[in-house]
Amino acid sequence: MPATIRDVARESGVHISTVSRTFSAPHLVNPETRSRVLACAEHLGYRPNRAARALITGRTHNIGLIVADIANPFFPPLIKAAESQARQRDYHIFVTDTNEDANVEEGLVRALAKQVDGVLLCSPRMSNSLIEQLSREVPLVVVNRQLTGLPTVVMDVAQGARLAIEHLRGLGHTRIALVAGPRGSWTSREIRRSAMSAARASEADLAVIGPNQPTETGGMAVADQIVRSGVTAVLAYNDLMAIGLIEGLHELGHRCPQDISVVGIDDIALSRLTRPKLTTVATPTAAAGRAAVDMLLAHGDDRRTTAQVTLQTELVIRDSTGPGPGPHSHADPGGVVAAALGDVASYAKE
Amino acid sequence: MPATIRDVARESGVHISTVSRTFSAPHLVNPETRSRVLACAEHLGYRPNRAARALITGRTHNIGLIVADIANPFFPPLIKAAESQARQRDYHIFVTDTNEDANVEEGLVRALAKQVDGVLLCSPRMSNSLIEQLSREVPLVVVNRQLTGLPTVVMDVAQGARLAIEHLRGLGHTRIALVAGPRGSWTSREIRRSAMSAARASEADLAVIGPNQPTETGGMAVADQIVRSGVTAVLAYNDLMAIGLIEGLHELGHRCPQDISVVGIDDIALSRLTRPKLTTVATPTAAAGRAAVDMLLAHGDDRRTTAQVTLQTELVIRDSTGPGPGPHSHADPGGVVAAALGDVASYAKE
DNA sequence: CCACGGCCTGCAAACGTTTGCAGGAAACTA
DNA sequence: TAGTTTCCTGCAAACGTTTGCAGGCCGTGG
Repeated sequence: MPATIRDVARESGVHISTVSRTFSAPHLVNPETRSRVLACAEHLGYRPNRAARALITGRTHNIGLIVADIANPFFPPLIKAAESQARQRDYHIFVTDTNEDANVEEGLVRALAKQVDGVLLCSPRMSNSLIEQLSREVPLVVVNRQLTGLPTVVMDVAQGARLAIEHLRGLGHTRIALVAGPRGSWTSREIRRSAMSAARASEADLAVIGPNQPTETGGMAVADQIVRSGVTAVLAYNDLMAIGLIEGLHELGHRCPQDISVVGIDDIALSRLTRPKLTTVATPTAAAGRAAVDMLLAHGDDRRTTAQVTLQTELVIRDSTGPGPGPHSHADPGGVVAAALGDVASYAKE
Repeated sequence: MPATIRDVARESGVHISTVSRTFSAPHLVNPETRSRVLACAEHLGYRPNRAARALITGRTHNIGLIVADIANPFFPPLIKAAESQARQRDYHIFVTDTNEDANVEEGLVRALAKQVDGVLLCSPRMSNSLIEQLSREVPLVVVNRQLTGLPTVVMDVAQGARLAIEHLRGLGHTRIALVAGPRGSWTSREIRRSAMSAARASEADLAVIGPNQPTETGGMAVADQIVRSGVTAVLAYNDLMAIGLIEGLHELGHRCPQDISVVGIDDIALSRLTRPKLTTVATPTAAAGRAAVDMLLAHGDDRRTTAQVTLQTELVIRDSTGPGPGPHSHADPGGVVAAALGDVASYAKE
């Protein structure tokens, strides 16, 4: 029913190969012929059949985009940016969601592999070795994980975490908790590493709690651990957890920032609209989406291009952080903190 | 490089057509042969080339899903449900985003038309006639708009709005505002129609404000209009706007629900986590996503199937609504309300 | 006037499947 | 045993493009 290249050829009195070239290699055809062909094509409503084209060229002009959880507001800006970048280059994007599950992730990459020209793997939860193995089946660009031998784009969360800790330390907080993210998250490990070294450098105690689900509920769920640990400030894996945590603390009768300071990471749109407005580490998610598409499309067919992009982050100070306790307000026992720190060990063993 | 049907045929000593049938019509091949073929296929890592299959069958096994704004938390549950439903039937989904722009929407449908088997159009902003025209180019299922002659799935927001108004009226509110959604939204019109008739029936005043952007910012932006209008309760087009509005009211010194009650629509995850927890009309978004996929896939090739599905909604009462003013607290002038009501007229003309 | 390029166009072979048709073997019916 | 059905498999023609190759035409230089 839809017009084919043959219809256009017949109508414009040329061979199909000329019609083909009019679209895929315009400089090879006489301008006069070309415009005639274009007119006929327009008139017949002809659009090249992508399946046929894919069959012979081997390129589908589709890109897979796999995210951990499309409902996490961190991702939509990244997705939108990737989509528009791809569309400009006449590519389309398949977005899919793994429900934070490493197994689902693997299955999706495999399923997508044969019908896309490459996959953008965002915030993967699977192991490095599995990622490397999959990268031999389909071109991969990894976002939010550093990985040698593969093209990656990461946010400099280490710097962000350091700035956050220093900010809290500067406000007088010496007992700080880090609410970790999900198991398998490179970003979470990176934040932990950097926050711990920053805490050590500035002589603050850092209790790590986790791993946790990176959602509001996950943040809410650790509220009582936070309270029991006796910390006066918290750095959360992401804004969603920070918001959930503030909510949970509120229900336990602890106010933010008066009783406890909270810093998030990501700077999602919502963080400007909560009460209190969230102090957070802004990550350039849209830029990451664009960069990932560019990198995937850049190395045409020559694999083995392995650029590594790191995007800067920035501390945005709003209302969820305030001054720490006075010098003589010794809150509570090291015992509980030690218990909380026990979680660090169990986390390190993951 | 990747294994083709021919490699499998050679390795298993049968003709390619037998291999083909092993996958696309298993009942036509001897179980013994079949298992041998499957073993070879597995061994070679063979996966049918979808482009080649699409070329001959005319079906891509892809579905387009167009939403107004992927960053609106209303959509992710719908998207997830649609994706998993589609995946079960060996279909994949292209998700795209129109930025609430009717023109972008049209372009996307056209671009998608040739490379998917059908399009799910969620919360369209374009005109009915344009939708009908596009439905002749590609099978369409419309979500969140009633439209005769096309398969549609809608939520019964009319009932939801009525319940919300009655709830507010039951709490003693007589001056109520409706914060409308974006121009072109069927849902918004439906809510307005139903809310107005419910208000009339229960002898309450209803001021309609809008159209507005359906985001937190959009809700925040109408806070001062709400205050000036002197209403004591508000029904918002969606939860996002309700949350933004509560925030905006708070900044103006009006507390919810003590000074003003607010009801949202959608019951997004976030509405359980704000302060106060949001009273809202729950819409079955996941069910809508599943239903839409089913309807698209149901009418195999016979167009002209035009089932219309309506899903029930439900009022969820939480903490953002409270008792209205006492009988002798006559707040303010009808003049301002009239001004606000003036907006109704301008909106009706849209 | 001939030889030689440079443009442009046509020809035909791919690409990896699906599927109607036909044929052969085995299993059933009469 | 012959005829008929059932089950399975092979054959080959599509599907709508792209692209290397070859040839025709025209203009230029010798």
